[in-house]
Amino acid sequence: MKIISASRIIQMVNKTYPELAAPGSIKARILVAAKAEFAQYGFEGARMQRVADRAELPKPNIHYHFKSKQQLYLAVLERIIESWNLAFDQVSQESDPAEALEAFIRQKLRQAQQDPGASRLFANEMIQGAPNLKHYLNTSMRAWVQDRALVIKQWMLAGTIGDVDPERLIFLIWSATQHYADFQVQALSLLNRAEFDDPVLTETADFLVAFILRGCGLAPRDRPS
Amino acid sequence: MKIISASRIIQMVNKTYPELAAPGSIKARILVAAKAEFAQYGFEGARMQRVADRAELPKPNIHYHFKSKQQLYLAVLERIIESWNLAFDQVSQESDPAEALEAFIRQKLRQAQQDPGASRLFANEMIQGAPNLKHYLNTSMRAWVQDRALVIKQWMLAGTIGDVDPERLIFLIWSATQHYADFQVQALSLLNRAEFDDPVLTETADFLVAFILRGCGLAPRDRPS
DNA sequence: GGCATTGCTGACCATACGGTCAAATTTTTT
DNA sequence: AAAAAATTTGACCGTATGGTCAGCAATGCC
Repeated sequence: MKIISASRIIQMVNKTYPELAAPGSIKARILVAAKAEFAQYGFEGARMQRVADRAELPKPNIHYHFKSKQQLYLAVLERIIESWNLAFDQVSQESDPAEALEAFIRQKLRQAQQDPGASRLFANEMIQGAPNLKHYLNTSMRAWVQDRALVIKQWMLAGTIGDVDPERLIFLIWSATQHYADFQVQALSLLNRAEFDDPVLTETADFLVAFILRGCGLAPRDRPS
Repeated sequence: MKIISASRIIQMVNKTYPELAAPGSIKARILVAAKAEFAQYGFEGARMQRVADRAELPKPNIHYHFKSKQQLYLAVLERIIESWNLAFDQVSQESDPAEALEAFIRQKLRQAQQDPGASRLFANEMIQGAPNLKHYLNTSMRAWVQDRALVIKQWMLAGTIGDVDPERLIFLIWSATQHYADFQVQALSLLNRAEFDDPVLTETADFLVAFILRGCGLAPRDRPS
């Protein structure tokens, strides 16, 4: 039986599925560092040298894996978009509205807690006028929103949810949850909390779920202890 | 009777009340240009040359009125903070909750429409971790929030409003309204609208007012036509 | 008018920026 | 083990950046 080293396997996998790049790999380290840098400073404010410092690598090493600042930015952005609205993807007419909305809200809020950088980077891109995502907004994202909006309209017709503008409901859930990533310093300071830990997450999620379901004309469900 | 030229009067006023700087004055033009630039690119991404271009002035002229990028940024930030939460300032225990919340929501949304740059600049500052507003967050802004939260709690005790976390309600109103400034491209694209005009404003405000009042356990009021 | 103060600007400076490259090193393949 | 390929990096390049300054122009004041 042929013996294959672990590093060899990793390399084969990375070559076949470059997007899976192992967490410890140089490329993955660069992407993590770049996400943090772009999230904090935006594209123009980000410095390649700081990306290198964050990744603890010499600067030319970054340029070996990503040929320009722009390409590095796009690589980071792409990965964020992929994991954006996962929990609301499989919702259909048959889903229970309260359950589906609650799952969506809690997932978005958990994302805000676990990867605030992703949300902040996306916010920066939107604030700038979405120079790199205009096409995405007008195609796949619009289609996604229209699909979900249609489901919500069907719920409304079936009477399982109150009368609300579906698109604006989605916007409200996005903004109310992403707020805890983008404006984390503000929220923590004003709530007099030191960090966005699980208790804060739970209290916030419970509030948002109850508030938004009520806003949709849905009685809050009994929650299993 | 002594004749005084208009420019002389303007100058006298500007000298006595520099903070009023007439809209046409150089200083005011710089501040408008800087707000747009900082709003779009953040502090680090902003370029003094682009501020100068936006203001249609030579770059050293900017440095004559504001000695550094940092000081220009702080001047812009200061003016934004002052006009931030005006419509919710005079709310008291005696105010009608529905009326007060509605006025607050509509005012924040109108601000988002008329001066999206202010909201975007503030968002950038928060995303960066509020390096220039940490103290403000921990003092006057916290006091402001606690005051309003107290009023909301009194409403709850009086039974004129449902049971909601007051601080998080304020956050939700902030995020839901500012979303239409910060994420304007996204919202317009997904709503298939060309610009954030008055119809969009009204539809959005009506949605938000109805939704949030319902979330607070308040029946929507009859609206005068 | 005449002098002083304020406002403005072209030319310039030191530094930091994104990006390159040749040489060195490590890893893979034969 | 040797050749080939991929990866890493110190030194460097042209340009753009925030900021300065000497001199000029406009205005204020007597």
